[in-house]
Amino acid sequence: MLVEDVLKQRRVTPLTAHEKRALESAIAEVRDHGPREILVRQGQPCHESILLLDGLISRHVDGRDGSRQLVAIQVPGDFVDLHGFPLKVLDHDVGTVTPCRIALVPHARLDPLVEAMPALARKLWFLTLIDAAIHRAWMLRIGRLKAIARVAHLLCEINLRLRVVGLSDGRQFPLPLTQTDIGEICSLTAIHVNRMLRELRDSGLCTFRNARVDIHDLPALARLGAFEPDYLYLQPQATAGMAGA
Amino acid sequence: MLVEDVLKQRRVTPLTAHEKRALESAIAEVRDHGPREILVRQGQPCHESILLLDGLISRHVDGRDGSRQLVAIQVPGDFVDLHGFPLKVLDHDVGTVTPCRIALVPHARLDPLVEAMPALARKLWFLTLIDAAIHRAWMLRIGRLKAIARVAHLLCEINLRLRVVGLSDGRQFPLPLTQTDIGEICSLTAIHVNRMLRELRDSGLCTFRNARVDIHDLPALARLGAFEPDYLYLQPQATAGMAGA
DNA sequence: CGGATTGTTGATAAAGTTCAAACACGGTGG
DNA sequence: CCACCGTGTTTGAACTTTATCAACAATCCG
Repeated sequence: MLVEDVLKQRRVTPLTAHEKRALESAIAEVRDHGPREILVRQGQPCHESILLLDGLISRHVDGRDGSRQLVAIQVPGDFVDLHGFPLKVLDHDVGTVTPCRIALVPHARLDPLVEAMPALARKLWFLTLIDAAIHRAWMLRIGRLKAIARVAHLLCEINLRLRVVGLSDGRQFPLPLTQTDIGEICSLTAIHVNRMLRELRDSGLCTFRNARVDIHDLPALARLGAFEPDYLYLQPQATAGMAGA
Repeated sequence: MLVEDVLKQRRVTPLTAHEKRALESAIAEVRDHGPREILVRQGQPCHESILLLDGLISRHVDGRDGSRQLVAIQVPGDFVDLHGFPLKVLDHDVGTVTPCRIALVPHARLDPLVEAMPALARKLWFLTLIDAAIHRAWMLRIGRLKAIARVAHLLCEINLRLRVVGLSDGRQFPLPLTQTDIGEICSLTAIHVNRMLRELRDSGLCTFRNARVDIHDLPALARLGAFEPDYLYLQPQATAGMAGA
């Protein structure tokens, strides 16, 4: 089932079978895309939202000087630009990082659903607010953490988010990002990211190589990254052993 | 009317008279608070949301090392923690900066409203997403701008947000923040903020003194801060002359 | 008036950036 | 098959920006 992972293990009443069917029936198309394709452009009217089934998608803003800041990274199960449903226009670009499989949900099909099913509407609203909570955590990461801690924090977050949808075993997972990507997330140069990754490796906390992450000491990594997963609004059992406190 | 400023001049159908009455009737209490009081604490269940009528409110996270990052600053007319309605628990603290007058809206009174009035629900959803859009702009500010540009960007944002609710004339406005506050927003030390403010003053762009901002050259300030107000989702006429492009 | 908070300035230090250059690796075409 | 190319990674060195430390001035509040 395509919407199986939506809201999975979050601190909210899960989608009912009926709601899942309704959402699924709102999907107009399932499509595949190559890597580094732009799916939604900043400032363009948007009439459909993307459910990510496979691959990685980034949401980012490009500066005119060539700099880029990622404002979100989406993993399978994420309703990538659901915020475009009420907003109608996005303030950033959406693009694939890796080859992706996506499901398209036209807003015209979502309208009657949220009108008729207030409980579903409430859950979708909740979903978009988790996104905002992650934004806040990213502000903390960029604003308050040192370079090494930023990278550690990011790896902890992705590890946990992937684990929820079964793509990490809690210690190892594929992560097809370049060091430049990580820099654009953490607001660091690729060169400095490289040094931080080496430092993580040398100190035995975690290895990132060949697009794979292998966390050797999760508690230490979480501590270094000051990682407090509350902001993901996961059920308590999903975050067991993940916090850095 | 207490909810007069909610959604004012945003790119969305304005609240109908009926919706305004409904929202207003959901207000349980109007209260005054002193400066630097905590209103909602991170991790505590929250059963009501705050509509800010007068004063400044900050949303922030404190690190255990005494560092603090503001994740939002709220001005009159803002529905400060409406996201607490679906989320039920916040991932950050909410506190007054200045003395404030606030209206309290119990979630129990909001429930029947959003159930019965899907159009209102949609507008409230929209409102929480503007908040998220502002988060993204703050990530850009912290992540991609130099210190001087961060301060310029912040002043442009607050100028515009205050102008929408009639508290700035577009060039001058009261801003009762300390330099430490600005530092906690922009992720700079108070000392560095002081130097940046001096630089803005010396270069004739803008003066911040005695809790007042006086912008002498708005286009130049917006350019310096790379300020692009799209993320506020204001109606076109509200942003005329404000962009830095 | 006196104490506390806020603002200002200078000197020094640390973190991260920038520039430059080499290296690894997978594909592609001769 | 190998040379070549592009992308991504790695390393070193010089340089910038911002933080940190220390001291003092100004302002606000009771």
